[in-house]
Amino acid sequence: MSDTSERPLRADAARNRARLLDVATQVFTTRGVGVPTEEIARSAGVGVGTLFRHFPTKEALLEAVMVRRLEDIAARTERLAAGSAPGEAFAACFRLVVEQSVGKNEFAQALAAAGVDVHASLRGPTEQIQTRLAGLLAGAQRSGAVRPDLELAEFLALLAGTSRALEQLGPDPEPRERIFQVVFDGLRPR
Amino acid sequence: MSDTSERPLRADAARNRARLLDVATQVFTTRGVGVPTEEIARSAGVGVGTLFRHFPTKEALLEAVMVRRLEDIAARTERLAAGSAPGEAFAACFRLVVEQSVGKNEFAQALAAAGVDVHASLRGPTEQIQTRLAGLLAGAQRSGAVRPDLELAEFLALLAGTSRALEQLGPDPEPRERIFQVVFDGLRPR
Amino acid sequence: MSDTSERPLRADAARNRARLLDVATQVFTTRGVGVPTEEIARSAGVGVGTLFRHFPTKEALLEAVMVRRLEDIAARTERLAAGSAPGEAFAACFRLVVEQSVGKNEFAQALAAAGVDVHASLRGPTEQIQTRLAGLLAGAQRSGAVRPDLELAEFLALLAGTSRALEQLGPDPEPRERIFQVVFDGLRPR
Amino acid sequence: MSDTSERPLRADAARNRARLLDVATQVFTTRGVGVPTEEIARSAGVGVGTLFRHFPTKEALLEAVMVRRLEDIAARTERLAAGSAPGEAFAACFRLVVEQSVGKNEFAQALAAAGVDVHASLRGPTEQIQTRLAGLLAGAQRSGAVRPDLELAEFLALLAGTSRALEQLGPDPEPRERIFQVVFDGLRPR
DNA sequence: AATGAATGAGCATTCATTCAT
DNA sequence: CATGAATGAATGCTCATTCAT
Repeated sequence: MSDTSERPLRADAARNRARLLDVATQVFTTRGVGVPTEEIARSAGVGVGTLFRHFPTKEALLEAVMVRRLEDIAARTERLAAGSAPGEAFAACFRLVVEQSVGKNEFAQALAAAGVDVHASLRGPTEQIQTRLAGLLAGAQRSGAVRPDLELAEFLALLAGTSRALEQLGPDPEPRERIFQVVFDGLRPR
Repeated sequence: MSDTSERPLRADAARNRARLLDVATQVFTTRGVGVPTEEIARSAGVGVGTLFRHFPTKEALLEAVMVRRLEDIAARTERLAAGSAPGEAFAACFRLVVEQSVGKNEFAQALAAAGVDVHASLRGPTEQIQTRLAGLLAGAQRSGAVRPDLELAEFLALLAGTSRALEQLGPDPEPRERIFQVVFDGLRPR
Repeated sequence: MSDTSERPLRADAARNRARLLDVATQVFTTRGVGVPTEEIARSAGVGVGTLFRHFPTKEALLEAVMVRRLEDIAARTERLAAGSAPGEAFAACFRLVVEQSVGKNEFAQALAAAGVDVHASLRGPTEQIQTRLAGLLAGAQRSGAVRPDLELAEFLALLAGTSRALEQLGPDPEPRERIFQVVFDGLRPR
Repeated sequence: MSDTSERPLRADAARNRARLLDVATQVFTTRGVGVPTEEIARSAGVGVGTLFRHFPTKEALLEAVMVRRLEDIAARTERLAAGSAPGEAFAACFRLVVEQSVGKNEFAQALAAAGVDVHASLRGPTEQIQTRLAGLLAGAQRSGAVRPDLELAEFLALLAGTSRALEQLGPDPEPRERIFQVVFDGLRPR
């Protein structure tokens, strides 16, 4: 679903591309988008030239990282949304998106700063996810699990905010869980 | 460690410093911390040399912007905390901190990325604010306005998260208000 | 006449700018436009940053070199054209332009390759020279010194061609002179 | 040292080599020698590897293009020189060489810039042509069609210069013809 | 003190050439 | 033999910081 109709890519080339994406994801997430391309290439065990062959621009690499992430989230939410009661599906997807979104904000900013309709390639997966989330929200509201006055935009803002809150907390699960408690309690109809 | 004993600063120097801080705050908040120092200086109507006389490092400028913001928040929360019932004071300060924190996250990251004990000069105001917030939280919990199991760290994370959520929303007050509703509802004891 | 209404430029800055132009002229003419900016800067005794402060682009440096050359030619042809009989003025300017044009062709190509209306800043001096040359040609034709059927464009092409011919010859004056003889003889009315 | 004893080259290999030469000639002539090898290979419908198998260096490709051109000119001048009066043969070859030399100058420069005895493989055809041209010149001078004081080097320079002049003119034949008129008139004995 | 010119390490990107498939 | 992925030195340009004016 990622490469739209391009020749299959040789085995080693595909491996390099994947390694670059992995390394870039890791590095960008933990150390920010300012990390030099050269270092990413070296960490992936390839030369800069290889990086730029696969991703003609640093921005393109950023985009690819984001796309992969979004596609992953889309696929997972689909699975989650399938077999559960509306309220539980809603909660499960909320958790999933929040956990997967950590560190994602800076990417978006960097991409947006780069210029025009940066979302060109992101629009697809983004809309897919938003559509699914809209469905989940509506279902949860119909079933009485979530306050009916909440709009989609607010729901998305809460996802981003919750993700941000968790970013600040350490890995200790108890405080993280309490954040979820607060948000979920607040989402219930009064 | 930086500003302990300094002579009063000539009138125009003080004016320049203030203008630089104003411009930097504005520019960093709206366009990110990547804006060149030269441009900030020009926007403030001074040469780069002057900027670097006042702030020996770009990082120092960032820090100063943060400090001023934090001190402002500290002063305002003090006023707010003074004459209100615990629950209301808590809510008012929550709103205040959240609104004032918009755009602040990127600063913190940039500072943290710069290296070691970045918080050197930030520690003071930060602790002051945290102390006050800790007091507000305890008061609100004692008065039964806020769930008693919430720790300070979680409270602070919620502040950051709520701020992030608002950043994503436009200036329209209604959605923003709904975010506050959700969070405040979630904060109430069950 | 070169810098349209910019502040006077500090003494040392002006010196650096001049040195950069001198070095660039020399280097581009003798070794081609492919010479790295870094080397030009070093040869001029400044850092790259300084080069790029004065000329925001390598292309801009090329342009500036060309402009200076053209302005020089324009000024000299003006002087030459002033006090001579039409035929002699024509010949003198022909020689001047040809001698000064050596190595200029590659510049023009490089500039043209860089994109759109590269001649932006070159148009002025170029037109000035062409106007003067047009006047000289017309005068020489009226006075019977030059065949009347020659168009301006052909005259200019002959200038370029003669320059190219001389480029190929060594510094020995006799062969160079013979080229001029051939061209001047060919220019006479039959 | 490069092309002395080689086996006949398989049919498709020969075809590839020819296509590469054709494409390179076209591309270098119209867009300059800066065009990437990869693009030339792609335009010829082969991979870069194939290009470098046939021409171990970009410079070698340039050289081969030049050689083919020179050999072509040599063959044609031979035919022209065969059956004509000295004066006409001279003029015909002059025109031929000039027309075929358009765009060739940049090649020569690029090759010269590359370093040492660049002419290694060019020397053969070049000398062949020069010998023929020397013969033509001498014949034309003996027959009284061309001024007797013109040296071979000057003649060659005039060829290059005339070519350059035509390069600057458009495809319109009338101005081009006038350039030839001027040069031919200038070449006549006074 | 203020100014802005100078500095140069650092970065994204290109491209001739090599080599595994 | 052909292919095109990989390589990495080289290049144009930026920007925080210093220092002469």
